[in-house]
Amino acid sequence: MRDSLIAAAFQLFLERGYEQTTVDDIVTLAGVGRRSFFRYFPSKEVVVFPDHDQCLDDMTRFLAASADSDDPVARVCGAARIVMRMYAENPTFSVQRYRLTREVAGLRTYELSVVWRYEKTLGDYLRTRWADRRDGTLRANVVAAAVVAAHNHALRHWLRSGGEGDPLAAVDEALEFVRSTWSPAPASDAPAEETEDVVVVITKRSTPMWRVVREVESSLGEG
Amino acid sequence: MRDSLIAAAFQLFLERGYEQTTVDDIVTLAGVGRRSFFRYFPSKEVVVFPDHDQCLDDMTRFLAASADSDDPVARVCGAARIVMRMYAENPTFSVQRYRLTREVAGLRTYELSVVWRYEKTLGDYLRTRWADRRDGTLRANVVAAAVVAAHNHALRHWLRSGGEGDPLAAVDEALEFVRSTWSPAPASDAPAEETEDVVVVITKRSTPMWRVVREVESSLGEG
DNA sequence: GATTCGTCCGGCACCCAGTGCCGCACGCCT
DNA sequence: AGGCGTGCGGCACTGGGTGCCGGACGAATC
Repeated sequence: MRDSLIAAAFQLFLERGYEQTTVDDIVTLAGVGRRSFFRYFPSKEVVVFPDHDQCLDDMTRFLAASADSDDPVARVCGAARIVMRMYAENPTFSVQRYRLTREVAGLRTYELSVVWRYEKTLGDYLRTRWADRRDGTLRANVVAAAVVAAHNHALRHWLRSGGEGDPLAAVDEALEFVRSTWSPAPASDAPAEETEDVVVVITKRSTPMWRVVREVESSLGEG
Repeated sequence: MRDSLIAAAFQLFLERGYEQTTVDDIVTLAGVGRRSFFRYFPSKEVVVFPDHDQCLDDMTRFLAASADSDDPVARVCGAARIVMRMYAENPTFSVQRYRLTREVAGLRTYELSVVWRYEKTLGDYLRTRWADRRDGTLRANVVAAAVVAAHNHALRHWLRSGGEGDPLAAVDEALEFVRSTWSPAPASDAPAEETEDVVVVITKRSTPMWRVVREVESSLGEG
C-alpha cells in the first residue's frame, strides 16, 4: 500500500510535475482511496521523502550507541555518513528526487525541515557530550551545522553529477575538512607515541594560538 | 494597509493562536477585503516575518559593498550582525514571534526557509571571494552554515531570556568563536608582537596537534 | 460454525489557504 | 466633463488536509 502510493506518486511527478499532480491523481492511479493516502503520509510533500524517518531513527540509534571514549566530532561525522549511505542506496531515485526539489519551492522548504531534524539530532548529541565545556552549546550548534553543510555539499555535488562517482568517499573528504578543524585526534587509529622526532616551539606568551599551530604545522612540513 | 494587517494578525495570533486564526478573521478585524491580504502577503506565514525581505536586501547590499581587502569571514560576520540588529530593534515583537514559532510547526518550517535565504546569500558571497581556493565552495558552505548557527545560537538565547541583555554583544561573542577558527587575523587591531613573555614547548615531531595546543594552553595558565 | 471484536480501508462532508477573474470606485490627466 | 490606470472588494473555484462513520476482513471466543 505505502510502496504502491510512492510508486504512483513518483510516476506522476516525473510525468507532469509535482504541482500539476493532485492527490486524487495519485490515489486513482494507485487504486486506493484518497483517505488512505493521508493515513500513510501526513502531507503531500512527505511522499517525496519516504525514507528519511527511518534514516533519522538510524542516526539516533547510532549516536545513542556512542561510547564516552569516542571523539564526538568523529561520531557526528559517522552519523552524517549514514544519511549519505541512504542516498547512495538508490542513486536514480535520489537524482530524480533532487531534480524535483530543485524545481518545486515547496519541496525545497520541506526538505529544509527534514535536514533541520538531522542537524538538531547531531546538535543534541554534541551538547550532551560537551555539557562540561564552557560554550559547549555554541560549539555543538556550530559543529552540527558545519557537519550538515559539509554533508550537503558532497551530496549536492554528487546529485548534480547524476549519481556518478563514489558519494561515500566524497562525503568523507568533505567531513574531513570539518573534522580536522575541530577534532584534535586524527581519524586514523595509529597512536603517535611510538615515533621519535622532537619539535621545539618557542613563542611569546601572548602569541595567539593559531600562530603557534601554524608554526608547528609548518615546522612539521606537509605531514 | 500592510501595517494594519500585520497588527490585526498578531493581535489574533497572540489571543487565540496561529492555527486557530483564519485569514478571514484577520481581514474582518482589519476591515479590509480577504483578497487584499494575499495582495500584500503571498501566504499566511509571511505575515509573521514581515521585515525579513527588507533585511535580506540590506544584507545583500552590505556584502555587495565589500572591498577585496576585507576579510571574507569578518564580512559575513558583519552581515549576520545586520540580522541581529533587526531583531533587536523590536524586542517585544521579536519575543512574541519567537513564542509563536516555538509552538507552531508550520511557522518553524517557514522560518527555516527564511534562514536558508540568509545562509545562501552568505555562501554565495564567500564562494565568489574564495573562487581561487581549492575547496572554496566547501569552505564557503561550511563557514556560512557556521555563521548562521552562531547567530541563531545567540539569537535564541536572547529570545528565550525574554529580550534581556545586549543581543549585539552576545552575537559578537558567538561570531568571534566562528571567526577565530577560520579567519587568521584577530578582530581587534592590537597586534600581538608587542608583548614580552616567552613560552617554550618541546614535543615529539609526530605529537598530535591537539596535544601541543593543550600543552601550550596549560603553560599559559588560565589566560 | 456463528458471533464478536479490533483493525484497516473507502467515502463523505467539511474547513481553509490560495488563485483567477471581474466589477467598481477613486484619483489623474487631458 | 469624460476617458483611464490603479487598487480594492467580492465571488467562485481548486486543492490540501481532517473528522467522522460505515463496511469489510481476519482472529479469537464460545
